[in-house]
Amino acid sequence: MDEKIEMIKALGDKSRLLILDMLSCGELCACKIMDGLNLTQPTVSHHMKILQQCELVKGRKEGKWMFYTINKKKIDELQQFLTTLTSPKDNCICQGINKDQKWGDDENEQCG
Amino acid sequence: MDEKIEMIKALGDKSRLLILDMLSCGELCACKIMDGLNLTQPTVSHHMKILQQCELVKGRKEGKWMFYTINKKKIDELQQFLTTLTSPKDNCICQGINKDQKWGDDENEQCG
DNA sequence: TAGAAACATAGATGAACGTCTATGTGAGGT
DNA sequence: ACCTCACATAGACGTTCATCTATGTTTCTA
Repeated sequence: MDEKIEMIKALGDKSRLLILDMLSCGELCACKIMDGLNLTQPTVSHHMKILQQCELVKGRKEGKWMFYTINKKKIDELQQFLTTLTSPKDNCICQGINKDQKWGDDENEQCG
Repeated sequence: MDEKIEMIKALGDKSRLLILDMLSCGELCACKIMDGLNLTQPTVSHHMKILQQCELVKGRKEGKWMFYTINKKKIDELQQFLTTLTSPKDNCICQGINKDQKWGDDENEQCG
């Protein structure tokens, strides 16, 4: 789950979302991203590091250039995670909570 | 797009993800969330406000209690957004970039 | 081999964030 | 009417974060 949170946090920034949008049509060089987003080179480098650490983006070095592509597999993994998280399931936290509730035969008022 | 970023940021916190997990099986009262996550009451109130502002969660007041449910529609919207963002499309930023590239007939070296 | 180009790293700075304690608000019960 | 309970709001505090300037590293080329 911590791995997924890292991915979500990486997505929670406008610059990085725009970077993914740029990469959606295919591989791009870091300098193109820099020009396209009007950010300084260290800032782009910083964002690419974050996107690579959570594996949302893969990097490839070619000479003095760095080329980046979206790791679609990780996007799919995140989508699956969100779907599962927000759908009824056996091993979620609320099971323990509902289990401890006393229904009907309790004289004290309760929210549940 | 800013609306989507707000949703993603709301999801980028462990406590709030756990709250969504708790709500995945159905409606819950704020006090149950508090007990389940071992957070103080103001902290839970803070998180629920954030989750409601981006409409990921809907709140319903009943007497002195607040009941919360997941807004599945917004989850689906976010999934759709992520899919579109990371897929090739006509109106993405990279179009402008690729358009300006000079292919082959340029004597200067270039990354593209 | 010296210089330039592309990228990474270090450090600084201001803003945003998660959590807490203290206090306010509104509804129910005695 | 008063008290209690559930929740909201205010303000404080330490941490994390996005961005910048300055500098280091690597690769290509003249």
